[in-house]
Amino acid sequence: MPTSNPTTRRKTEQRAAIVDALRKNDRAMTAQELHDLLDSVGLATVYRNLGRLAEDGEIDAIRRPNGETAYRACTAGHHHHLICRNCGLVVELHDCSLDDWGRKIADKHGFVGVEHQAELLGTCEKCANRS
Amino acid sequence: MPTSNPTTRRKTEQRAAIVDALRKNDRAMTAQELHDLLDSVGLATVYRNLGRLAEDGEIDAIRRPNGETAYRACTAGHHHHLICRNCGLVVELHDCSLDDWGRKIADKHGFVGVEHQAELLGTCEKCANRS
DNA sequence: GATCTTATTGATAATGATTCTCGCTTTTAC
DNA sequence: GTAAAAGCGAGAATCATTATCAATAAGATC
Repeated sequence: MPTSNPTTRRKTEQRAAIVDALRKNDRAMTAQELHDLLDSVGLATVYRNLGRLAEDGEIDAIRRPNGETAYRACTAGHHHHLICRNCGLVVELHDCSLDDWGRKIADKHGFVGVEHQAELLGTCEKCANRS
Repeated sequence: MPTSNPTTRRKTEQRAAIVDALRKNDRAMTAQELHDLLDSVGLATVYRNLGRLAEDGEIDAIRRPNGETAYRACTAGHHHHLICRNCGLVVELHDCSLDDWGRKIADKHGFVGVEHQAELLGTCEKCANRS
């Protein structure tokens, strides 16, 4: 029997709690933040589940400039993020016009299998008014 | 606290060696790689100088998916990178048409001071042929 | 429901990249 | 030349993340 089972995934309270916490939030959260919030869930478990959820495409990983990785429960499909650099609010951008740009440039330089990665960083309305 | 340091920058052999090594390379290099290459320069010094050079805009920092930061001596001005995910070759892209896209979206969502960050990741011609 | 297999958990150690510390060495100004 | 301060280097310290491993619990089977 093919032991190469596509890695079965069991349902656990911990993972449910993590996904739930992410769903309730408009911001992206780090493993530490989630662990602080759900102190019944071990830190290693938070990291493990975030990694798997991201791998399964159920959540998105967002790299912050300082190096830490935050995660967010996004809707499916290709999209980019508009992130408030002050409060961390994330807006999903589903109208992506970068594929053309990427493909054209890839062809010009002989690259294949090109994918693009892009993010917009700014200050949201609320934060701009507050200062 | 902001990391900006308006102090004077002195000329040193070590920094010159670092810049020189970067100039001679088409790829982006990590602090470790530079330290291995220039074993007369201490690791901390490599990090210090890379940080400052990037801050001063003399080199570009490129974040790899695995979390490490690589640096490259780029030409001046706003540009993006087309990176070979196999050999690390970097092509500078100076024709950026993303400003419009960013501004439009920022306006729509009430964001101000928006800047974009984008990279193309693919396989270069040489690497594609080799496999 | 009892039992077995094994994914999952969690406390902690380990890792890897980067930054800090601090005494010593150069640059640069005078 | 001299002296103040930027810069250096070796190693300690930090920070986010990953690995270890015994104990636990999910899902299948009887």
